[in-house]
Amino acid sequence: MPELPEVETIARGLAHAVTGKTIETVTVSMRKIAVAPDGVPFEAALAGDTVALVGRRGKYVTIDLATGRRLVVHLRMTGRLIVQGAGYAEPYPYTHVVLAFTDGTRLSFADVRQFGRIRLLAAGDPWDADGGVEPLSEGFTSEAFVSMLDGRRTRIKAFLLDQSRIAGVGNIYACEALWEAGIRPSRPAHTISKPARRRLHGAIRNVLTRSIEARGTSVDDYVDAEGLKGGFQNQLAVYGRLGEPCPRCGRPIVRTVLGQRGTWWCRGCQK
DNA sequence: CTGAGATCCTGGGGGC
DNA sequence: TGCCCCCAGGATCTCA
Repeated sequence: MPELPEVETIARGLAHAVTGKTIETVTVSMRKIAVAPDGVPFEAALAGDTVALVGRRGKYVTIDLATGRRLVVHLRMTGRLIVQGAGYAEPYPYTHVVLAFTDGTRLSFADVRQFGRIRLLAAGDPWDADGGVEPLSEGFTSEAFVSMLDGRRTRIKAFLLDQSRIAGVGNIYACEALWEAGIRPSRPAHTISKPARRRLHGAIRNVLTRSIEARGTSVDDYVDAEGLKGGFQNQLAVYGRLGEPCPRCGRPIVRTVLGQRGTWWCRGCQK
């Protein structure tokens, strides 16, 4: 499932591939995937517009257009954004939306499970107003994170997954950061000591940064904008590693369910 | 505030 | 081998 490092990798690839290009035609083969403001026809509205800037906000890819409008893409679990050059004739499997540029480049949104969305927003739409802090931004300081946990009785892993608190952390990196910090995923957030909170803050930033360097984690469906897998799955300590030895203490990794999500962790060194 | 359950989907894994 | 059943999972909403 694409989380911050995967979305960052995709956005960087897209920025390289389509910035400055002009949309010629748009094809939508599954209506619910492409969302536009009431009364705005998605395909016709985009034709003729130009990609000004590609970026990322949380788990969203953002595509700013020259007219001031913006496309925001959420890939959910199995969504993909794939760039194909003018030479490609074959449509990518499970493609639901295609932006065809005037130079022949195509940007396809594909999604087996159809949970992802590509939304067209009017200029100035405050679409991310309730989004949480970017964990790799200057604003996400150790002290800010320490105080975020004050009084929060929710379990720390559920807190990390709350996109309105911290934007971009999903199941993989929540599990990995908690392991790196040595914190049990079910700990109520407010019971975690200040030093442990600081360790967790560092672990979140560390695991996200290392994964971006590896171009993301491909444990299931994730590929980047060129269709290539990432490399961070080879560095995972606990995620998906049921029964394998903990890299730190050797105890077998366990899987429990927390907040209706699979959770991998080590009973030996996560307290 | 907090958590549980339902919803959306389909490939694929488990069980027989 | 083949088939059926059921589950995973991010965001969002409802309900307790």
